[in-house]
Amino acid sequence: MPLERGQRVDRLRRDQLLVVREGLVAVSVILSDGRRQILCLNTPGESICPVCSNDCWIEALTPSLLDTSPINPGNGAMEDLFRLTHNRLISANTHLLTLGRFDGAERVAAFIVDMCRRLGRPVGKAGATLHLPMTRDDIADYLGLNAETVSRLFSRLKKSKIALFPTPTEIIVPDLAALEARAPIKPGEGFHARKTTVGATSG
Amino acid sequence: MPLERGQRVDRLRRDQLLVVREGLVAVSVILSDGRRQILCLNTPGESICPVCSNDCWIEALTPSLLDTSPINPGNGAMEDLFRLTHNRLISANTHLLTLGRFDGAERVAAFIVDMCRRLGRPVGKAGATLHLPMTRDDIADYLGLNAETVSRLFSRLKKSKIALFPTPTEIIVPDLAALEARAPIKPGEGFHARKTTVGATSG
DNA sequence: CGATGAATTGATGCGTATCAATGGATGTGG
DNA sequence: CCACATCCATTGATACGCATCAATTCATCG
Repeated sequence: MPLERGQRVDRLRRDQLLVVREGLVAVSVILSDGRRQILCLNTPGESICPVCSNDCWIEALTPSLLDTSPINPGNGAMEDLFRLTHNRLISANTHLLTLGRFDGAERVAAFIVDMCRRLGRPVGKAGATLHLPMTRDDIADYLGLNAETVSRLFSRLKKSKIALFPTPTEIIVPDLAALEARAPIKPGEGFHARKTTVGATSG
Repeated sequence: MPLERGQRVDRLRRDQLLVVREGLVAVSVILSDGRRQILCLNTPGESICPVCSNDCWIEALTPSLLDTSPINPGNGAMEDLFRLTHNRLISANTHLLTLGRFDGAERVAAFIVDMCRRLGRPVGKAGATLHLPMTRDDIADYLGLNAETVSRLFSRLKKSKIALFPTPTEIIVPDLAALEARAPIKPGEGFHARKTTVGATSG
């Protein structure tokens, strides 16, 4: 199924998955007053999670190609579905943290790092090039900002030479670690609870 | 497993679920600088989604009681896990929209409506009473705000008589529909795509 | 009844949205 | 092949919402 930029699909069938073969496909929610939130971005090879019953849109951000993949009951299909949904839940939770607690600069840093990992090509020892076929508006709707703010934050990265923007859709990050340092880090180990920490492994 | 307020659990075992029997249990992420985002709230009867590997905390917001429930392979267990994770993903997506595109007033309105549905008791024809055993800080960390802002927004609801707050943990909503009107609505049908809408059912 | 932690309220500053103008890239028709 | 239209990105001026800091009041419990 070929889609042109901006084309939307609704009413995903329950007995099939959509797999992105080419392009960039967003799952988004749109409010009656026009506000849009992009919930997740799907790059080639990824399957679109089957949550989009009534209130989500599937939208091609660039010319894209979708395949349908039937879900055959039995034969480990439920396990595959669980794994897919589970991965999407982890991504959604990361995104949730970003929208709830990161400021604008942190959001764009985390976003570019993420996209470099998924779509980038390595450059030099520690850098990456990224062809990002989305408008500033699309990025803003993914990050809970607006297009002008995204543009300003990109300009700031450019001025500090953390990232280069030869064209609006081309991003070069000479040193990924330097960009990563602009995004907050999770605590990892060693963080202490308000009271006591109990390992459920011993419960 | 009993937990007191503020007590945290990490390292959920992969072969068991945690079920909330009593209390209110949050799944949250905490950054190294102290910022916290509550990802989801679990009320009695709900199972805690098995996403919390290394970087999430399970935390009792009030004195709580957790049960463990083993996951027996086979026998439709995967289908149950899928359903659980799927429901959590839908909730996460709703939350994502809230954090990305709702302003403060809309967030607290949506939050109180949601909690009334899950924990409230009907009052009168269209109202509800809610005992909400969370601090303003906890609410703020769920809604991506801070405690003072939550307090101010509650005060505004009080002044406009949309909600009453006899004690800090008691909320009375005389007319749920009036409160619901303060939260944005999803478009439902009739919304038009930028280009064409294609029903995947016919693909 | 006093102590402690939470909630409320106020004053102020910062970050992002909004409105507006300009510039650049791409595509179309004369 | 150039002129023009269109769309997107950028940049600036300004407004508003929320965070921060601080002081006071309130609730709860020993």
